[in-house]
Amino acid sequence: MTERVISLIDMDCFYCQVEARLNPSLDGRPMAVIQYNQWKGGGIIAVNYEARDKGVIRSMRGDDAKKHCPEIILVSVPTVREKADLTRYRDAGREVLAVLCRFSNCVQRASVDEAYIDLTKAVEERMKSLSQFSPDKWKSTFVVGYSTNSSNDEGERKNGFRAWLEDSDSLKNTASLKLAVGALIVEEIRETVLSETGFKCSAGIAHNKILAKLACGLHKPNRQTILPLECVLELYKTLPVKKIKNLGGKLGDNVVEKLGCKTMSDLLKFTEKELQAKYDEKAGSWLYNIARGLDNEPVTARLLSKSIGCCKNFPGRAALNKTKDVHHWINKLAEELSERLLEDEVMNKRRANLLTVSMHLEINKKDNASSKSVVLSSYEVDKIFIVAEQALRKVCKVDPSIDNWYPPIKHLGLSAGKFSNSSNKILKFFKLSENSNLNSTKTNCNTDNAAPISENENKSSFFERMFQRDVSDSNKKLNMVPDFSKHDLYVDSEDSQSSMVKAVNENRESPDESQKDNIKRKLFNLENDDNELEHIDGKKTETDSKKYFVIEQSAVNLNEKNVEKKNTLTNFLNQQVKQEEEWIKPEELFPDISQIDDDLLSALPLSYRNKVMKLKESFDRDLNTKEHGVINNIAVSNGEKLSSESLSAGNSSFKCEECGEIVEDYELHQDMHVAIKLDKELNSIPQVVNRTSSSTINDKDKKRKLKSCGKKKNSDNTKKMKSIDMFFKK
DNA sequence: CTTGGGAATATCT
DNA sequence: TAGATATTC
Ligand SMILES: Nc1ccn([C@H]2C[C@H](O)[C@@H](COP(=O)(O)OP(=O)(O)OP(=O)(O)O)O2)c(=O)n1
Ligand SMILES: [Mg+2]
Repeated sequence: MTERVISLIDMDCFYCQVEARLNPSLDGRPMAVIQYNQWKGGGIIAVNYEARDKGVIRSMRGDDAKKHCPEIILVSVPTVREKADLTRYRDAGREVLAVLCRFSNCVQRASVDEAYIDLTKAVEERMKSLSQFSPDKWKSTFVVGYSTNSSNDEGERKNGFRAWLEDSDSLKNTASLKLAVGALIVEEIRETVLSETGFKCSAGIAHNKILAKLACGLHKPNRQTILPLECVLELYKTLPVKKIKNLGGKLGDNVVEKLGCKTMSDLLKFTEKELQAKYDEKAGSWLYNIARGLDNEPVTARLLSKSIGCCKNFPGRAALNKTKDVHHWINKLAEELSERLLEDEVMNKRRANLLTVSMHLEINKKDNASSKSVVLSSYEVDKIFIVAEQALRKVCKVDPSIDNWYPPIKHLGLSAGKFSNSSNKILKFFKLSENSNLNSTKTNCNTDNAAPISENENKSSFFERMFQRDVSDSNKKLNMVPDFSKHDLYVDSEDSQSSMVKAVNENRESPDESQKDNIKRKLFNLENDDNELEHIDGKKTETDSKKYFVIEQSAVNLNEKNVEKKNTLTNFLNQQVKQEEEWIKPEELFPDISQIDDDLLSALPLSYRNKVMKLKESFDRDLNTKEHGVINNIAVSNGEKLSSESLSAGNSSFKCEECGEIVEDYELHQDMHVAIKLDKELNSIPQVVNRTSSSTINDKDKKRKLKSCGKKKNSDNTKKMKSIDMFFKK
């Protein structure tokens, strides 16, 4: 019939696995991941199964974990900008997602380590070719009701599975057979995830999301579980209500206490109307159906998060009560957010338009949560800082002239959301222009990296990872994820934007429409066979070999070329020279030579710019040409390798000479500097400064600018310059 | 609340 | 709709 086949895949003790992959000596030993090890040994956020056996649980302090398990190894989450930084785990999660995408066009990221997959179609396909159902093909599949829950005994598993398969077969239970085929595919998926990422996971296979999620947890770790509809009621007889997703909180408590339901089967005695009367219409119906194993929630194809944010707590005495400290932390959060947003834009071709500042204030000893949203018109740290600070002030109503901040801040958060299609010129460096409209460009799951697992991979930047997929793979993805962008990534007509955001978008798309249109049909493919980028006093000397060409491309067959031409920023700067004849003529690129888009121009290589300039001079105009454009400002210094002693998991880390930050992924970090520069030059919105508020902010603004100047100075002193590529090439 | 932190999603009003 | 609340990982 129309039974879906849904799987939920959940990585086992995920952060622990990520750390163990980084440092294999941790393998097989009791281990937990903590953050902030100063206070009571840090807070545990992930525990591997060896340590779980000893009674260590999440939310324990490191010190307590040692009591349960003296041999436990506590690995710290990296601290960047004085706060925990989860980038490492988000990146690892994306690796997994990229593998999942190969098996279905309907993959929904549910968390950093979980995803739903709708396998209905894949199962139908497989049914056609599958000749025989030999139970041996299912290597790690349990069936609810055919083995003891929460035991991973292999003998039991095997017998149970075979019995169920025979039952289903002889009864011609097509719904169950579909689950069996789904489980076979999931076996393959999990095997692929393991071989390509090194991570183990568990999975649930059922006809809907709630049951798949429930099943997934029944035989962790490293096993998968089928939950056929026929077995639900039996399972529910002993299943505590709160085990069901969404019933783990207050609603679940209420169902238990007010309805007296200890187990899920206790819910069966209520009519739908009774439940609706007790709760609201929606929740009532939901409960009624869930109690019967029914759930219509679709798997929504979405690989990207809808918001990107960071936050930090300031508990107890650490509450921020000095303006200086408040500013310090807004700045740290703004820095992290800016970096992540920039990477997100390059990888995902979207821009966040709304910034939500959240805070918990201590008022009369009580925790008071609130939030304020403002337009996010630039990804620059300073801009984020200013609007965030303003938003915070509106809630706190604190006298700007006083050093003390009141009420004390116990929690600060910055989150960016309301994404829309990026019109960022940065993107023009990475892809053929627009034809890649909503329907084509956005469809690929370009948040993912499908690069094979290898030593190289850990060192490759997101630019590299992003573009390393081969053509066929990418096309497959394009086809497989048809509505990805329209429905889930971008705010279209359907999910209309707030007036606040709309206003800004109108503002954003201002000038040079004619030229933009023109550019849309061109590809800028920068090429350069020279590894040395020399950097003198903020200026660049250009070697002869730096060349550049532009291909004219019809709007139709772009997909393939698009993928082929995509490249890393590094390679972008280091590729082979192309014939100068291939360059697009300046007069073609700038049909109206009197109206040259400076942003675009500054992004072009010097030799090409010179051509344009000559053309323009011939138009007899005195030009105020930019002395050095974006490309020329790209300075790459080699990082200084640090001893990994003091750092978690024994990873190689590097000190960036440009900003002094200690980073794990040096290339990525350098790419970020490049991207920041690109962003600054290409992506700032011409905007009228809000006069009323700018005066009060001015003071801090200056300070902040001074600060970033200091960083720049640092980079100017850099003597040795090397290409990113050279640094890591073996 | 009192040091269970950081992050993301969905729903309600 | 923005802001708060609930839930989850
Ligand atoms: N309160 C929580 C719960 C989880 N996580 C992080 C750490 C986990 O590694 C990851 C995935 O969460 P899971 O609930 O899936 O837990 P694990 O993957 O660690 O273990 P399991 O094997 O039970 O899935 O999310 C977290 O930071 N804080
Ligand atoms: Mg997990």
